[in-house]
Amino acid sequence: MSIRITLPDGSERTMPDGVTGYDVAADIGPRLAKAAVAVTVDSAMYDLHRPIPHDATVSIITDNTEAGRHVLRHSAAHVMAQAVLELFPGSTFAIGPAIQDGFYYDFSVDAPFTPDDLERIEAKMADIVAADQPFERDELSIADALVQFEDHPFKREIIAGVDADEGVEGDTVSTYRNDAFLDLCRGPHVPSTGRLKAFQLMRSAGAYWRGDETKAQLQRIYGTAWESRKALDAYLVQLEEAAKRDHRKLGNELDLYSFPSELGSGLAVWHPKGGILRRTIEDYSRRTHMTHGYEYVVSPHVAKADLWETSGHLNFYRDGMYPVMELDGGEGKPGQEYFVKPMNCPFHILIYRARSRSYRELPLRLFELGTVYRYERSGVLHGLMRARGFTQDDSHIFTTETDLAGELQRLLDFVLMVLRDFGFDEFEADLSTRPDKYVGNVEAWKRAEEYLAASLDSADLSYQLAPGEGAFYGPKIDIHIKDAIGRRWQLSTIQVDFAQPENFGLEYATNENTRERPVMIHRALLGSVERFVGILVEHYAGAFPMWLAPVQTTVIPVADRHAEYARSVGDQLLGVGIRAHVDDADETVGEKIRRAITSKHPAVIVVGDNDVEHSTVGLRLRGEDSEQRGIPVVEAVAQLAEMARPPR
RNA sequence: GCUGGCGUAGCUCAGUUGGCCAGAGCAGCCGCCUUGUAAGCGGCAGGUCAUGGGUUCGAGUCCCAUCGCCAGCUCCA
Repeated sequence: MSIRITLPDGSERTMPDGVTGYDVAADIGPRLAKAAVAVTVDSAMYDLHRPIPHDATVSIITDNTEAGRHVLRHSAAHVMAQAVLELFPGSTFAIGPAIQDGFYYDFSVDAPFTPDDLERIEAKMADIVAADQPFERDELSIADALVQFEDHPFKREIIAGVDADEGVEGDTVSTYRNDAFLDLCRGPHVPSTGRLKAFQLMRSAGAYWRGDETKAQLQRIYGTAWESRKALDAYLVQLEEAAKRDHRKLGNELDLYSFPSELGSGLAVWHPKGGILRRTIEDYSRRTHMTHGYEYVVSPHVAKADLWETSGHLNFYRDGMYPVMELDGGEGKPGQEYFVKPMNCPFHILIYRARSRSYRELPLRLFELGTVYRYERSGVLHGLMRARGFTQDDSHIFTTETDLAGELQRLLDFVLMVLRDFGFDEFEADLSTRPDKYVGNVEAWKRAEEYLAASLDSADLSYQLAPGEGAFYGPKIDIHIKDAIGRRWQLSTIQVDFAQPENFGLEYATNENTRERPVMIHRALLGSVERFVGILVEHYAGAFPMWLAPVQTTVIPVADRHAEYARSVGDQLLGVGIRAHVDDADETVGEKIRRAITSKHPAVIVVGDNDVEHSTVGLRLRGEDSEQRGIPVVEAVAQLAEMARPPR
């Protein structure tokens, strides 16, 4: 008997019965066989040494692909669990998958792991890898499996919860054994532990069983594993690179902002250089909104409880709000309750409702740089990226339902234009649809979802559907960008809202003088100005494009006698709107240049005797190895002014 | 909020098992030098060791609480 193997390139081979993925790989070539870690048989993943049961399309998974690393990492997770169970008698284990760049395993142990424990575990893992223990697959009935794992309640819960995603096929489950260690697992795994060439444990942290904070708290250990020491080292270097870009670190080094603990967590103050950066972004935002059909409005930071009652925030969002302030109360008299705003929408709605509205005014686009405060749980705070006080480039668009599709279209074009202006050009979107708990009618939801999808299609933006992830009041689009080192950040959000116009009884007069209810769109493009600055800092590693750079040009006199000329050059730069700084400190030229470069200033001008004599400057631009000398001042000023011009 | 880790001059860090251990570099200030493209030289000043309690003859070091930071979990109308 023989079976027919089809390879990904379409070629076919006839192989003897009982052939394995490894045999196929070896038949193709020894190098492939060496790099192979698993195989796909039709759509299923198989271990390398598991016989292929029937004619199939087979492709070899090698260790230097994402799928291959996934297998390596999953196997590494097993080895880690094996080490932990050996080192910590009485401990038990829960779930241990491969994840992006690594793996983790959750354990229930007497005491949380210490850094020393991680070292011991890593050493034990190295022993297991050195022993090159084969992974052996087996299938058990559910009843047998429950007995096998009788000491491991989490595993029993998984088995009892029979789920095809967790190693369960019909009424049997698969297990993998290496040496004395047995784990419930769908596989596949590498043939033996010796294949794990490069791994490292990263950290431990608490995690809840099944991700549910009401359930048992487990101890999770994160690790990473790669196909080679070289690949692991490259990954560790990349982590260091990301750490160097950390906006909290750079914000401090570049003197942009700080988080004084006296303020309380999640609250920042902006230093002059950060202030001008922010200001530049905000000016850009206001300017582009004004030229794209928006009207600028302003609203206060607090409002009476009634407003938040009507908007539904007190019902749905109270936990995210700063607690109530009671004013004018006392002596038995109840006071007036106020809340700090967590969102701007109710204010914009009141502006809409300040007088009767006609269809002729719609779409009405109200825009505000609105500062909101949210009582984020302390554990989620993260520099500017997740703060308790932040400013949204927020707008609420009131439109007829007829115009909704066109408005969404126009909006998406606007979003992409803005993000491109800041130097982002890779986008991904999520389309979140109706959740179980929702307001409004299903038909309207459906239409809104279709309009959102259509706008994404026509903007040629690829998107992922997130079923049921919409807000209770309407579906939404979230737009993510990829930064310079490939990380994905969610920035813009566009949300359709059927609920608030209802809550506030909004209306407009139609051309037949009947009353209709407008639809609202909530949208923020940069999201929060704070977070956006954080993302820009990390994207550019602090070396901002010239139009955003807090200091755009540093002017350095060679000696004291050139200071006056340097100041006149500086004044000419200031005169054309360039943020120039004359560094006439009592230091050597080399030192002052170094200072300007490490502060990431885009341009450095040095002036000495020759320049004073000929009205020229020496110009060094960021990113260029050497300077140009003897440039006429007027030329340099014109060139820098051009470079510093905002995108629009 | 939960679990773990952490908190020593503006910044980056040293400070053995509690006992002449409160230190260094950079930044700052004051001098000298007058500089042509990534760190000139010398000096000075700067910390209630996050805060508040406690243990001890003695606490930066041990314990407790609070505040803040980090990682992860959870959350992210």
